[in-house]
Amino acid sequence: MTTTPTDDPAIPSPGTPAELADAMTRAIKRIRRQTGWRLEPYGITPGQARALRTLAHVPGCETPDHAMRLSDLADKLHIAPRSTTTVVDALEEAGLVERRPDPADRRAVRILLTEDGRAAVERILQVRDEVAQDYFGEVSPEDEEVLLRVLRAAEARFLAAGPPPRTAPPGAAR
Amino acid sequence: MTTTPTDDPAIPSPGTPAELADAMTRAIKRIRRQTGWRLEPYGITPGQARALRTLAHVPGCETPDHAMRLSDLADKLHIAPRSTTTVVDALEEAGLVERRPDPADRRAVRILLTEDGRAAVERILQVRDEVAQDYFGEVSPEDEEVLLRVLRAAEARFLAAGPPPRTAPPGAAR
DNA sequence: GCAGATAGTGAGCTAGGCTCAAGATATTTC
DNA sequence: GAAATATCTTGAGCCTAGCTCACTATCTGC
Repeated sequence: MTTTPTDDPAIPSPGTPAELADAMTRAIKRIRRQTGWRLEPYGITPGQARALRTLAHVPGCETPDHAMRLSDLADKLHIAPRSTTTVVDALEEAGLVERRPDPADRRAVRILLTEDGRAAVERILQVRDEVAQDYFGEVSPEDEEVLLRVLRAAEARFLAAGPPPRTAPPGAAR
Repeated sequence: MTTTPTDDPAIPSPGTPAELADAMTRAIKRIRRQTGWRLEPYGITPGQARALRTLAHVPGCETPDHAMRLSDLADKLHIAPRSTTTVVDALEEAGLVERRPDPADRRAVRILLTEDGRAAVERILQVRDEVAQDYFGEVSPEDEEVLLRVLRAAEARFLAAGPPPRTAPPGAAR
């Protein structure tokens, strides 16, 4: 964790979509690093922050009837159920979350946010806002709107393109 | 690696810098995943791709006088020198890179790209371009210019802010 | 009421990071 | 010019965050 603030394996190809992707990658990398650092004092790891945000995202997340199941969380986090067990173990250990039997399915377990868990989510969101503000705060509202519009459109197009094409024929493509 | 193309732990706060950061995070996540998948058939891991790009970035990267030292690479990659050794081991094993003694300092080692290594870099850049094109290809040149301008400005401001403030007083900030 | 699917977890693995210490070489200092 | 100190790489060993496979408990369809 001793890093100089310089980094960029940027390759010259200005003005292309690729440069756009590179620039965004650098921005996000810095933002994530900052966020991680600022959450460290609270003992919240990035993985835990992701999980907590995801849990908090569901409406009745304090009631055993509406809170997420472990497997739902796994889906949302894009990690295997078994890995989710470990994440939840840590959160439970830290008292941020509580396992409760699903009233309707005794195999399943619901992950409820505790009081402390909700407080943690607050901090997480606050840190996220602070860091984003630090990074993008000076961006004019008009520019911001352009960015959001473009990102949303790209995302929508990408999702509409259906399941991602996993591989390309090794015989070069152009 | 069996993922549905849905994901977003997005929390409602539309139009704020935070949402911008979230949207970018999602975009970059997708782009990285895609890139990883498309490089898999060539046996190139994301970490190796980063290292190769970084190595290729330096002008005389085929000559023992100008190619990077291992420790330079470590700095650029933001990883410990010891970890870099491992990365270079793998690249050398794959024949993409060659260790050579530094002519001027016999403690040091220079990392030269081999012929195959340069070819790999070509593929990496091509895949990067393809993926970025897939994702941002439909973006109008004007919009693209705005994005690049904003990202560059934000980055510059951020870097100018000096060494990143590692911690915040746990007594809340607002 | 039983056959087969599904939810969570124990056991054990891997990739990609880390630190610490050692060996070889450079550099500085007297 | 010899000694002390600093720097470069790497061996040994550890940690985290993922993974799969197998198992138990439960649910569902027939």
